[in-house]
Amino acid sequence: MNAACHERYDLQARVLNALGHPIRLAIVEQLRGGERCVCDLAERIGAERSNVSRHLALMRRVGVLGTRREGLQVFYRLRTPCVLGLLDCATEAIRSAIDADSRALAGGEAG
Amino acid sequence: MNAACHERYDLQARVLNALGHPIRLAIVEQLRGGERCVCDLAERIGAERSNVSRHLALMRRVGVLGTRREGLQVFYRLRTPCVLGLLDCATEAIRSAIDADSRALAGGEAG
DNA sequence: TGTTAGTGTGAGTATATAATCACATTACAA
DNA sequence: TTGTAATGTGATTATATACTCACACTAACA
Repeated sequence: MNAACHERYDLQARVLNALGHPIRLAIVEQLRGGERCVCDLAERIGAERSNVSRHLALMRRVGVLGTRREGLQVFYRLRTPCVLGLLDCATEAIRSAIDADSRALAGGEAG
Repeated sequence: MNAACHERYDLQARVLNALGHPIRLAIVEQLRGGERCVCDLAERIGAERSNVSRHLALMRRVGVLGTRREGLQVFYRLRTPCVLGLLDCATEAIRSAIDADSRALAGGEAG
């Protein structure tokens, strides 16, 4: 628990929190297929434009998303495919936890 | 953006948030080597016992951690190694973002 | 039974995050 | 220059999270 660890944990926490919101996950999922503008994302997800804009800004600040301006529109994109890998890991962790639950229920193991 | 997606995003978000805190990341890192009791974790991390206990309870609720009682002590453990993979993904995403920054600074690309 | 150690939790406070509205900003086009 | 569309942001409110303190609970043991 030295200073370097502390800083690493802060960084990791920032990235994880940047993804830890249903709307932001929906955004990332939409960006899986390539860049999209704010308007487009808001409509696909079914959320307020300004709200989506805020979530996008947050992920951009953290470094998860990048932007490109084209006329009136601003296109957002994933800066690295690693993020998708991270989400896959989350899904896998969920499945593992559920499996562990089943085993615990069947075999009487501790939670 | 149907109901199933919504639910999946909620689940993913819960897992990501369960890990998105410096103290909780420190805990998980300590548990990499095997189960540990609350007291031990609190001392190693340098945080209040009650606070650590709360963080542990949170991760337990989400399904990331499991427990085992032995006398007075309660030992916490990772329920699945997937979680470590998730953290590695986060680290990789951070490195990628930093690399993208460097490239953007050098080549003048958009953020 | 009383004491002690390890853990969990209610209550209160502080802080952070989220959502919404109204409006500012930016870029384009008539 | 005036108008319009897409986006960003200040201000407000609501909600969630984090931390601390005090105390309750549980298991062991004298």
